[in-house]
Amino acid sequence: MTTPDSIRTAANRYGFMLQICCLQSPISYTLARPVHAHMIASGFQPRGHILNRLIDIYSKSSKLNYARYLFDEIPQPDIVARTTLIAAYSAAGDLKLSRKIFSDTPLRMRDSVFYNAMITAYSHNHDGHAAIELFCDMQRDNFRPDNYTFTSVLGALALVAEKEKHCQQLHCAVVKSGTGFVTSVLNALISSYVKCAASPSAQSSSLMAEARSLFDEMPNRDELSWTTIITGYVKNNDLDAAKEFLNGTSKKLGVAWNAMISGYAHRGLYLEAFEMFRKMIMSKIQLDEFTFTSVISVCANAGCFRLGKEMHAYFLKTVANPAPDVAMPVNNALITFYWKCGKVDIAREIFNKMPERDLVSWNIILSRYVNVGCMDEAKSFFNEMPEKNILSWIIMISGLAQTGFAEEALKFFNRMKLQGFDPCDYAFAGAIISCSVLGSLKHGRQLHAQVVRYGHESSLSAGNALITMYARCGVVDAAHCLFINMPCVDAVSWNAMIAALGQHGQGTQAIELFEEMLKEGILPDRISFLTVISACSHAGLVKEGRKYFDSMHNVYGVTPDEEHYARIIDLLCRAGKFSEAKEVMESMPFEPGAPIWEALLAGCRIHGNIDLGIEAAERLFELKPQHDGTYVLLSNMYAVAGQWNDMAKVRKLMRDRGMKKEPGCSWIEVENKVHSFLVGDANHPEVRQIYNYLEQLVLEMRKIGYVPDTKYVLHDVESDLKEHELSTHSEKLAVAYGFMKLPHGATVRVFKNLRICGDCHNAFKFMSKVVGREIVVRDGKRFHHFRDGKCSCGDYW
DNA sequence: GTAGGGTTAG
Repeated sequence: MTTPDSIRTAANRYGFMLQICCLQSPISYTLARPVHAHMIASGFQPRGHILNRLIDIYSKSSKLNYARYLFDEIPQPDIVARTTLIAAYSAAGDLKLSRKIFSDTPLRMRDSVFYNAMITAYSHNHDGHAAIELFCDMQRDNFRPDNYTFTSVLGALALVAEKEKHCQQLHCAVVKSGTGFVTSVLNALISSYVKCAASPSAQSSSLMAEARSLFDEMPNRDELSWTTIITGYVKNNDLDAAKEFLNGTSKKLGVAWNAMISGYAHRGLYLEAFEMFRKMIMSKIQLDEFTFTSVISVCANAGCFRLGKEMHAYFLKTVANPAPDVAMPVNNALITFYWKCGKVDIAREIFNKMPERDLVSWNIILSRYVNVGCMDEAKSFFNEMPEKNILSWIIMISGLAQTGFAEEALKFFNRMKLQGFDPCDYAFAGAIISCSVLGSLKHGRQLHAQVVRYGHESSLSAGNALITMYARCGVVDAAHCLFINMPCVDAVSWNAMIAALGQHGQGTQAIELFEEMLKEGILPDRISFLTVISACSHAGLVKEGRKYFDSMHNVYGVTPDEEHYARIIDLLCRAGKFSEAKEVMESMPFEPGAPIWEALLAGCRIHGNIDLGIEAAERLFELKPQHDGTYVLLSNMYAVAGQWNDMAKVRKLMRDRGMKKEPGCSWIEVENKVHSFLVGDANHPEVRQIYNYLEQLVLEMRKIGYVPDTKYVLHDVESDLKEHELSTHSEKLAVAYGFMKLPHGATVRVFKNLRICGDCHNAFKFMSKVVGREIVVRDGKRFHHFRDGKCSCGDYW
């Protein structure tokens, strides 16, 4: 084995064997290992392409360390070995090591392939700018970009801002390089135009037209060309065009079929998705794990339990012994499916039995817990997770924010940052919504500044959250300013802004904005109608509210659900139109549930309609016996009517059933700290000063006509005691504290969990006049702006 | 030795 000839023969043999190993899919480490062992045993020293091939095989078989060991043994690794290792590190997500090999390689050794590998490394590791920069460097260093270069660098476009500019420049570079007729390059270009078209602020139609004309003029189209244009239309919401293309070819384009199924699924068009799947089988297109994953997910969302189970069985039958990376996404979809269909045990069993789990598997379980409101389970599951990505954090943050655990959501947001995750716009949205729950304007503003600093100022989710935050912190103008300056808005933004105006009692402006939205061609959804009817309700715009309610089904095809009916009944009852409200109730296509009776009861309380109120309350006792609000409203009704005995009966009923009234709690933000107060609070460190301040203030108020309205004290006690209790309502304490602590003349913004008390409402009018400051109170339902003796709600709330 | 399409978690 020592003559040059015998070495050459051995090299040829080994080379051939390794080539066979590489032809396997995936590359076969099991076959290659004995070949390598034989080399060592026979004393054969692999060099050149044999060594490179070994490095390639090891690095593609999760034996990256061993590949590196072989590489380090080479005195002068050639460009092929270096390129192989760059690609290997890139695939392992280690951009640093790829970069190190790249920069350690002298210019005279390099070639175009070497650059291509590094451009791809950047692109695969989400550094689009570096990829484009390297593309420029490569030309500066006089290396000609080839078709691989263009497909790689075009792939990186998706990762950068100003896609369009780069796309057009690269298009020119392609033409100049002479690769403008190469199918793979044209495919990549089409794909880039598609991605540009799909970015939110783009002129989608002209960019799609560009993609289309590239496709039409291609000298040769392969399956990928067809797939790219079809998936392009799907991404840009033109499923009809996609379908037409799919019908126009006899090629077996499994990927395009899958894209269409998921395209329909994402738009909630479940029947179309199933129909697509049916046709796919009829056309004898090979189903793969992507198909199953999408269809199972459709079953989950459409609640098709039997079909989903059949799909599960079908998958097990069609794909025997699936590789883990094939089975994993299907199992993930199955977990969601079974859980959503109420079979939590089966879902957990699938999860527990999975041989390998990825982050999606973990996040699915996490999001299921959050979605059903089990935050304790979610938290402990979150702690058990072996690894987390930014989405895991977002699920927790927005889950906590939406279930009212705002402080905890903000803690998670900060923990996430400490763990080294740069907050994305969704994470910000969760944190910002938390500020809106807490009414923490200061913190909200800080987050707004951070949103800008992190480059998310044009993000829809962050922007929409900010609109809500400013509005719910009482600063409607800031919300409006933001809304107007957002580069692009969606129906959610419009809804948020309309809601903002509505909650602040600016019903007419809310209606104007709603009309403007219609003029802009934005289709109102169910939320839009909930919002605009509420806005009418808060401002007493009965006629308008009715008009919108009637139009939603007749004109916009949005079927009113129970919540809509509850809002319209609320609107009518507040206006004292009980017979009309009853008529609406009778016209409902379903039995009235709790939200309807609650609206009715609230209206009865305002107008002292005791008989109807009792009826509503009784229905609510049946439907929601554990809801404290019903007892409180009914007892308040009796109290206002002076029927103390009846009131006492309700209170007793409440006690007997083990119910406790949710305590009224008010809070105010002073110097970055939230101070909260309960009625008759004795826990706040400055409580004495607050009571003294209030006492003085009430004296001043009495001088200009304030008389405490004792009917809002809900105990049958002596009159002066009643007055004392009134003066210690939590909202009064919070407002007084604001007067004492906030800078002179600053608006006092107070938040309360329940509705504002009638006497407090009256008192704040006087206070605003005596102190000459604006008071903004957000109660459980809406906002009150007190200025110069008047409230923005016009006493209609 | 290097590239390009579709899935499941918000």
